Amino acid sequence: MARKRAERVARVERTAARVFAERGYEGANLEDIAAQLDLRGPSLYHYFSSKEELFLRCVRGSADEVITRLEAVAAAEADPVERLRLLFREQVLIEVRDYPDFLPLFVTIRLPAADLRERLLELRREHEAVFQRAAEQVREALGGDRASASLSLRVAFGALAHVPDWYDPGGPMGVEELAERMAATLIGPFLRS
Amino acid sequence: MARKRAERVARVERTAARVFAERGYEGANLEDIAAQLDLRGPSLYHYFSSKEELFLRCVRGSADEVITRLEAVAAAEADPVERLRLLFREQVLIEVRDYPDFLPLFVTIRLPAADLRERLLELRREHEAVFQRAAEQVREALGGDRASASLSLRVAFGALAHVPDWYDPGGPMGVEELAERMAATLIGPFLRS
Amino acid sequence: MARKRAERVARVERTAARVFAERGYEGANLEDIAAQLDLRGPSLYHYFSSKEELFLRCVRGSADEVITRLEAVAAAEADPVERLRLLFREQVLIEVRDYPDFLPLFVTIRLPAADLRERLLELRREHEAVFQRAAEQVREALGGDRASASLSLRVAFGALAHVPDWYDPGGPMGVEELAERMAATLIGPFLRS
Amino acid sequence: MARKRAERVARVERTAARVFAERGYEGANLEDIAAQLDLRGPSLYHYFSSKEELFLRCVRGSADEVITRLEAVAAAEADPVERLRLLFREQVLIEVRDYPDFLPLFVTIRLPAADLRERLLELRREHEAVFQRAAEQVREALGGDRASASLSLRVAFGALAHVPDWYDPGGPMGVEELAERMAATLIGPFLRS
DNA sequence: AATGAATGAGTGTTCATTCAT
DNA sequence: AATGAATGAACACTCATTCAT
Repeated sequence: MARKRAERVARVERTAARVFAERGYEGANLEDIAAQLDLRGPSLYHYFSSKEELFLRCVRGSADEVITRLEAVAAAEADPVERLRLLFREQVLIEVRDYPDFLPLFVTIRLPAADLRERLLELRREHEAVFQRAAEQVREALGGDRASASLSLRVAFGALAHVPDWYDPGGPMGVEELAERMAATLIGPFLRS
Repeated sequence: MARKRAERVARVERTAARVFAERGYEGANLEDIAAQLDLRGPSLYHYFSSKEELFLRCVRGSADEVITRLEAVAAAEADPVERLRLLFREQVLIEVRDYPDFLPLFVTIRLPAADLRERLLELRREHEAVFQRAAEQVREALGGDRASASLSLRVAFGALAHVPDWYDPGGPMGVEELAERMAATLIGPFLRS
Repeated sequence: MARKRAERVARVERTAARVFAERGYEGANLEDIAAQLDLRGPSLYHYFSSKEELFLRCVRGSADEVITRLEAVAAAEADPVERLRLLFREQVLIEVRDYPDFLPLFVTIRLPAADLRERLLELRREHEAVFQRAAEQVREALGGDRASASLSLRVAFGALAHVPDWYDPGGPMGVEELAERMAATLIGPFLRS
Repeated sequence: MARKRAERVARVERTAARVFAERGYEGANLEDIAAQLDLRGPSLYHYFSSKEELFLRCVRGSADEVITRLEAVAAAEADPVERLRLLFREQVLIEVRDYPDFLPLFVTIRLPAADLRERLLELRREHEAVFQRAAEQVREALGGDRASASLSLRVAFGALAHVPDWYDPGGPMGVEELAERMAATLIGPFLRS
């Protein structure tokens, strides 16, 4: 029964995450989210105490899964450059293949309340920290100044954040190839700086 | 008097653009925009017939100025690589120094109505086209396959779109230095591909 | 100059009457009325102090012309039955040929304010009184009870009020024929009762 | 519970129909309709998705009941003239005794939207068709040209539409007597033509 | 656990009207 | 005389949230 409830909560979160990702925070209304679960709006209050809480749980849930995955990659045995490259690669796969809601929910979304924005920012920092640690290790290995490495990483974040805006999964380039090419491109600036 | 009116319209547009950029389309309410102009909500209807029209004019106005500036750069006498590099540089200056509303209004913003999205997309395509033509000339000069050039440009667009998210104008790096470094980094993939 | 002003006032009244007749009192907005006069909304306040006053003048002006015409018919030398018949005939011509605004403005229209309704009712009673006097003379001539005569007249008023709802000026029946046939039909009940 | 809801919907419809009939479509505001039901304005949206839909349901509901009643009369065993006479009689009873909202809602009302007007016109045609079929049978029985019969029917419709404007239920003439006298008067033109 | 009912707060929009120019 | 500017009042409609069942 506690089991059942947990499953239901998870189902609500997944559905809500998708709707938030599609329509944004303000554009997502509880009645529509509930409808996708064969429920009516007010029923969501059995699982979450407010729209804000529902959103935060969605976002935290996705973040946990994604960050766990990235940390597994970051912990792999490999030289620093290869590890960072693999992180970029993994992030592309996450975005376009495995967690299509991740980006809209974390980066693109606009939030009306300051506390929501703050909480989301924390999660985003946690996500970015995985990359930052890997980038730091590259810098230690190859040398180069911090400012350049930081800028290279910002370029990578920005580029990664817009992949779903232009990548066409039905097009000639497969997801894996996309991931490899993006990773190769994004690792570039770290090598030259 | 036509002069005066035009000035007032322009003032409304500028203010509205700022509010739209700060709070998004749905988050921006007419009463607040009007308040920043020392007006009450309905008074805006002297200048625009609807919120949608107000938004479109804001966006079109900014787009026109920005694209004109970029096209001036694109038309300069220089070798193709240098021209593309200067475009990247100019875009950074536009974003962080001259038109801080440009990005939130054009890229980040989420729109509830399909026709608004379509109109915005057209403007975005027009903006991107300036870069695409310059990138194509680089490719003709240096060789390389189209897919690589396209991906390099997408990386650049993404990176450029996120500059205001992380750049701190009060920090140690000046705006011009930022622009130079971003341009140098973003031109990189075009040279190696 | 007083002359000129009177002409302008009359022109405003005619235009406003048409718009009121077409769209009803609430549906008619001052900006649109003014636009048909190549003016802007607030300019109407040079001629009338409020929408209510504008409406009342429209309605009074039409009423005066129409009632004058009907009284001319009612004063003609003829036997009572023929006079009433000619009144019915005249009313049809007024409605469908000469004052197409008359009915919507006087009978169909719905008014939001009680005092407006009261004023309009007075004018309507004045209009009906012309017919009532003629009907009373018919009753004196032919005999019959008051209630029957009254009901016959009410039938006639109702029938007359709906002629523009169904009569097609482009159809096979001409306006004069329509007027004759309506008059013949409406006089009927007075003869039999 | 479905039962309860249906009852509530019906109560909303009845109340709304009354308010629409009293004040017209534009003059009726949702807050007032709701107040008569001890509700606040937005609560009406539990039962209807828009003011337009609310109005259409009011009108369709009344039309269904009224037309059903008239068709029962039209189907009675009787000679054609008597049947038409009984239809006129029934219509009077409907208007002044049983469905006082019918006429203002169907005939008098002015609608701001073209689609609303069209829908209402369809219902009005359906209502008129009952009379038209009966009138046609009279014509087949007695002879006479179509144009005359049509005009006689139009006179009847007009007369019937205005009965509530003048009939005083507190006066000396009872409702049934009114109905008989109106019916007798309106059938007249069909006999002489 | 689920929901039908209800609502307060808010939002875009309309419009008659006022006023300074 | 005409009007551009401005506004208060009103109104349809949305939505997160509460509560009794």
